[in-house]
Amino acid sequence: MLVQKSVKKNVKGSVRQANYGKIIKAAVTVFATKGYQGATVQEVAEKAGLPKANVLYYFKSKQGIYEAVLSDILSLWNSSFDHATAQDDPAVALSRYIREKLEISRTYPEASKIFAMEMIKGAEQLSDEIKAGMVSWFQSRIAIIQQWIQDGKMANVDPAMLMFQIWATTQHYADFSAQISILKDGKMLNKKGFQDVGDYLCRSILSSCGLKVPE
Amino acid sequence: MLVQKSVKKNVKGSVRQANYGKIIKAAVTVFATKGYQGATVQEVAEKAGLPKANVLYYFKSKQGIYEAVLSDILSLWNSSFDHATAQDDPAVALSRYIREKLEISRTYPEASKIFAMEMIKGAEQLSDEIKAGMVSWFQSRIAIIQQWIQDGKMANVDPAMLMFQIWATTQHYADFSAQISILKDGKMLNKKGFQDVGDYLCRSILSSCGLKVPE
DNA sequence: CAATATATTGACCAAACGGTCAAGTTTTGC
DNA sequence: GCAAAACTTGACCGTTTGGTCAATATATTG
Repeated sequence: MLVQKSVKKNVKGSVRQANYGKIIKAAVTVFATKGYQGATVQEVAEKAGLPKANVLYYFKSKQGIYEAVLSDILSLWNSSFDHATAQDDPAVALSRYIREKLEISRTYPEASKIFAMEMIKGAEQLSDEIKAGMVSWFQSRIAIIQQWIQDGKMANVDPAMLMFQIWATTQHYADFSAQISILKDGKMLNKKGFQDVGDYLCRSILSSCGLKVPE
Repeated sequence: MLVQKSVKKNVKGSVRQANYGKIIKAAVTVFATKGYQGATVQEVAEKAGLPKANVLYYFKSKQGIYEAVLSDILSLWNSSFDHATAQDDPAVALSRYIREKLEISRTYPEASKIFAMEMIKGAEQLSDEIKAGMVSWFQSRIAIIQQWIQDGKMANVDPAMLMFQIWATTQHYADFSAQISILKDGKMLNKKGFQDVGDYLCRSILSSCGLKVPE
């Protein structure tokens, strides 16, 4: 995941940062494959190469680890669509967003899975701040799409449904990779496979917005 | 869920059937909100109004309850699309399938959630028979869509991607209902809301197949 | 170098969990 | 009406888990 990439030695707090990173990385894998309740601190510790008591020295509780993982994940959700404006070309902005979301599904499928499970279970562990942030992000994006429609730049589609459609179709390739693998003869989708999916989704979604996929 | 709807009294095995039904119904709710590992036999028992030992008399183990729930859920997946043929009109068959899948998301969101979690975790608890059944169903449906394309009845889209698109977009409204509720001011989608989603998805998906939504 | 903060770790504990069992009660089949 | 089968249930048990703690080691700093 993100966390800290290369941690220099002998820098103030470097031990802490290095262990934080190791623990979060291990925790992401464990939570994604076992779920919150199925994950054990012991397994996170083993994957991180630390004794369990040491993990709980950095994160006071399993809940604490999970919250750190969630906030780490949310930083992945950032995209170029965050800064789209009513002046932009919707075809460019939307197709780029679709491809970015799909790329995250390909590169960080575990993050997508943890987020999906959190939503399926009712998002009870998601803090109110995070929820509020999601709402304001969503409303501002909706407003821009609505402006595009008013300006005659795209067809009159429900902006919320359009967003849900993009999320559903792109995240599906991370969350349901096991199903896709079963149906595709046990083979996981490779980079070219994702490229084809991106082409398909851009063509499909943009065309239903009355847009053409840009070069 | 399905199980047994009204169980007549004093019918051979009626006690067993009634309790089976109570337990499965309770288990579906618990598994959907807690996941497999988060669910406890105790909680299933309480929701079913039975002592824990009695639940384990009918289902030998927690695993046994879960398998029964999974197979109960899979019967919901049946749809009119199972019997579609190359002679059918793709516009009719596909739009009907989309609406049926969406109706299941609306009516049995818990079933969709359990299935989604099973896939996210890697489908390790899904039996090989069930997987084989999924594969053969999928391949036969792919073949029909391919025939439609060859017959010039619809545009040349990747049939597998089309299926994934339909599943992703329709199941999203069950699995991510918590997120949708957060973003929609805390309100759950009502029946009319689902109707609108169905209209939107049919128009979008069919149009990218070069089809028009039938009346 | 001394003293103070930070980090490491094995041992331990209470709670919760899945599952068993034996002792009863009720229902069924003849 | 009675024996056998099916059902019910409280009590119990071994295991696992999240979390604590005290003892020790290692860094940091003035």
